[in-house]
Amino acid sequence: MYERKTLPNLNCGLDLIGEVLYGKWKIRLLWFISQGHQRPSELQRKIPDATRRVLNIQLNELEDHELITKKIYPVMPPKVEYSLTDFGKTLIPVISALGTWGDKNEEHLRSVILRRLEA
Amino acid sequence: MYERKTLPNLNCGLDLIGEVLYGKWKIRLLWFISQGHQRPSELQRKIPDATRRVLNIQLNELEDHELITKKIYPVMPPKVEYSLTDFGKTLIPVISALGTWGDKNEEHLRSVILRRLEA
DNA sequence: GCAATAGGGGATAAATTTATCCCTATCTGA
DNA sequence: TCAGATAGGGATAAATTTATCCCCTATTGC
Repeated sequence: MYERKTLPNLNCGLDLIGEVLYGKWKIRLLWFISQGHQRPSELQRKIPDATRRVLNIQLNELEDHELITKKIYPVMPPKVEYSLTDFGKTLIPVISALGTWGDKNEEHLRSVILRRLEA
Repeated sequence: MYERKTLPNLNCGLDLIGEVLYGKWKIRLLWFISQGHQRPSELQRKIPDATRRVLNIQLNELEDHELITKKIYPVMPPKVEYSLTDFGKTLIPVISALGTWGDKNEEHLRSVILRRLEA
């Protein structure tokens, strides 16, 4: 595994939340889990642009940060279900606010983002 | 400048907001600007862990994404002031929600983050 | 003249994050 | 028996982001 060479900043609330939410797919993972998509293969289908590998890594981090828990059913073929912890649940309204803002401003955002990419 | 080799996902609101907020210091920049710290050197003092270079780059991105505007006063020594656009202002409550959640859960967050770092 | 302040950016190195590729295991259905 | 579903991870490459270093403008104060 990759080992950090520099310590993260943990000064304020923004640093702290950043530390657990940074990661390309983490917010979406939390969101889809909150929507009832609990199994890894379901999440993978919901987020087809991510590779399975990265989803696993980010799920592990979310688990380490106690935002989700993992239940492994000892059956074959394997069955695993992720759920939000109570702590993780408190984050959903915040994520929802992010998504709502993005949706509300979709057109404008799309245009400024694309303009910058093409420039 | 670095040129992207892959296109970002712009499917949903979460993708869109992510595209304009990702960047180690962007949220803090928006926050401090909203608090009245408008000049580059002030922002640098508020965020001493970032190098001046990165702050400039991220400020430019925020400007391209129309979240902030830049006023250059033609005086010497130079004077520059950043302000939130009306669009940028709509983001402040969302950022505030992030910070509040982080502050409220500070102890728990600090402990799980540090635990993972040391493991 | 030199240092400090103010603001900015090119070139490059280092750090970090994502993606790719490949391998493990077992069961079901064609 | 081979394909596909299910879940997971090591090793490594590629992409991306941050950091470092150095250079520029011009003014004020020592």
